[in-house]
Amino acid sequence: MKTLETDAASPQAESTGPSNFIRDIIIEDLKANKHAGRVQTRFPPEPNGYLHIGHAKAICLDFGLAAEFGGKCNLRMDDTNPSKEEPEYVDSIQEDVRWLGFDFGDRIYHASDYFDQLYEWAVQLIRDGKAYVCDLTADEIREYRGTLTQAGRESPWRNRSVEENLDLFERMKNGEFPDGSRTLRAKIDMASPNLNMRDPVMYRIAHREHHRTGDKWCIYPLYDYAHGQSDSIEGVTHSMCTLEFQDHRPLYDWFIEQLGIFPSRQYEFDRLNLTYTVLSKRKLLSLVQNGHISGWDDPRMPTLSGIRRRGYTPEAIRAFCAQVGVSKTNGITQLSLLEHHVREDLNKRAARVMAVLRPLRVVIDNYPDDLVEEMDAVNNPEDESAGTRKVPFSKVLYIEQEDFREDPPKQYFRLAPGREVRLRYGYFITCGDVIKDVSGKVIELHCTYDPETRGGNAPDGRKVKSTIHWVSAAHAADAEVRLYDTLFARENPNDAPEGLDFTALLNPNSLEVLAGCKLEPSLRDAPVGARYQFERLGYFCVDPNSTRGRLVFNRTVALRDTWAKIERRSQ
RNA sequence: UCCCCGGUCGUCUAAUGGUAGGACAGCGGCCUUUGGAGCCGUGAAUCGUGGUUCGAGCCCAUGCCGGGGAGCCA
Repeated sequence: MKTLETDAASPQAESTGPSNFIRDIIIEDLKANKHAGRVQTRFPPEPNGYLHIGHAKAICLDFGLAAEFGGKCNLRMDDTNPSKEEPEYVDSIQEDVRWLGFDFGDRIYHASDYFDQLYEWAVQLIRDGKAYVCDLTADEIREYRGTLTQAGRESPWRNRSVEENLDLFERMKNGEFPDGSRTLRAKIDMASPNLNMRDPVMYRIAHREHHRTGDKWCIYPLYDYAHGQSDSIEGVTHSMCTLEFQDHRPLYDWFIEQLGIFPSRQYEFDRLNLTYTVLSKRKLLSLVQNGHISGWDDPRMPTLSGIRRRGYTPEAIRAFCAQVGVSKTNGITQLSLLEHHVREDLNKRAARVMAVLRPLRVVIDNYPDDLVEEMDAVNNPEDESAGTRKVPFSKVLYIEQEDFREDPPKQYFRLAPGREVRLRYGYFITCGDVIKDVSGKVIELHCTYDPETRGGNAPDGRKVKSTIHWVSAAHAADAEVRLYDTLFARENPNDAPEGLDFTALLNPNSLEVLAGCKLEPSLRDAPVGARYQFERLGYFCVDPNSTRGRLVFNRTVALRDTWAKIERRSQ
């Protein structure tokens, strides 16, 4: 048996980042032997959209804390509102949670599994005089609720007899009344400073098919009436949710107390915010519906399916979530922190390859016309076990357009007329003639190579200041490469100026598609999803749309680029 | 205006009455067959004002600032 101390000191498998107030609460509860030392959590998304990186934080918290203390975490679909929920979302949620690396076993539940129990409990509350059927319209309810500064008034239907309430509620269930005509309300306190306690609605009438219960029900419980009881049914000990539910906690507790059921407790933490993106299902849905992006899995989206397609790894996302921590402050985490974790993970694992995104033809004049040499290249300098591979070298090559400057600025170390550089794993070459088209654009370079420098070492010990990547023209695989920039042009797109829709802040240059990119031939059979480092450029992965005849790569994240920084500064 | 919750380097986050620390970002350097990675170094914070205390980021009071709250959404 594990002791508290070892649990706290050695959280399993991977770093869980800094401690947080919720973990502290659990440790205290365990010390007090609450729930006989049991920890049960749950992750409860509403299946009305795709999960995003903000959900990843909640998932890591819910599943992470349970695992850390030997407990279990359930996946629960919070499907109490059939007008917004769809099976497509239920499926994607399960896929995304598993992909992130968390195991809910067969513990996938639904709030709709509890509709019968919830109904019985509602009847019990009516019998106890703690709930009543109200005939007020939605507008009237709002009016009777009062305001932030003024107490509300009691509904004229508040004091119906138990018998009448029982009869009416059953007839609501039986479909005798039209949508919106009546509600079931909890009888609490219309003068409470907490608006949630002013006789909140428990059930509404909605003649609407539910994706799981079909047409069995025409009344559906609201979140506040369903959530705490669902937690309680599942024996959830620690129910984590985001800060905006703080004001709901007294109601969460009220229902549990009135019903005398298992006392789940709710704890609220801060939602994740990320710069240059939005993390609200409503806004993400609008981007999808209005065609601003290609879908929920567009690689620019902060959805788990989007960043998965982009090439982010579950490990990187988990490490990121661990580091952003859990608190109660509303902040905005910089995208650079996420990118840091992606690079850190991919640097260790991604095989290095050479790829030329914007090709410039180079002819090595003194290289034999028909010779092809197989050069040895290291697959991953961070991982010796990754081994080496052969890369073909020949007379005509492609290099990156930006690796040549006819008139190089100070500190630019790459190729220029008369200058010698090293071709990675190849030879030293020196630039001779520069060929241009009629518009003056450089279209071809003529160089000479030093046969003594095969593999990249000069026997005479002379140095070059730069090493550039290349691909043999005759052997290259063609590919389309998609480069991504931030989805939004503004750090915080939630701060749209008055009257301006958030979509006005979208980055018009968030996608750049490059055709005719030249890849080393080993990439010809790259499988969908495979991740690589294109040396000196960044991390790239094979898009699901890619086929052997038509390769498509996504740039996951660029490498840190010191030269770009120097250039930016000198402007 | 009423209720609730917050305020620590640029950003995120530790310190639970006893040396304000880490990460990212920045800056400087070393190294380099990736201007990558790595290594070394460096600047940078407790919202204000009172109080309690030998000692306050932490406790109390008050002010200021930020977030949330009036769905038959979650």
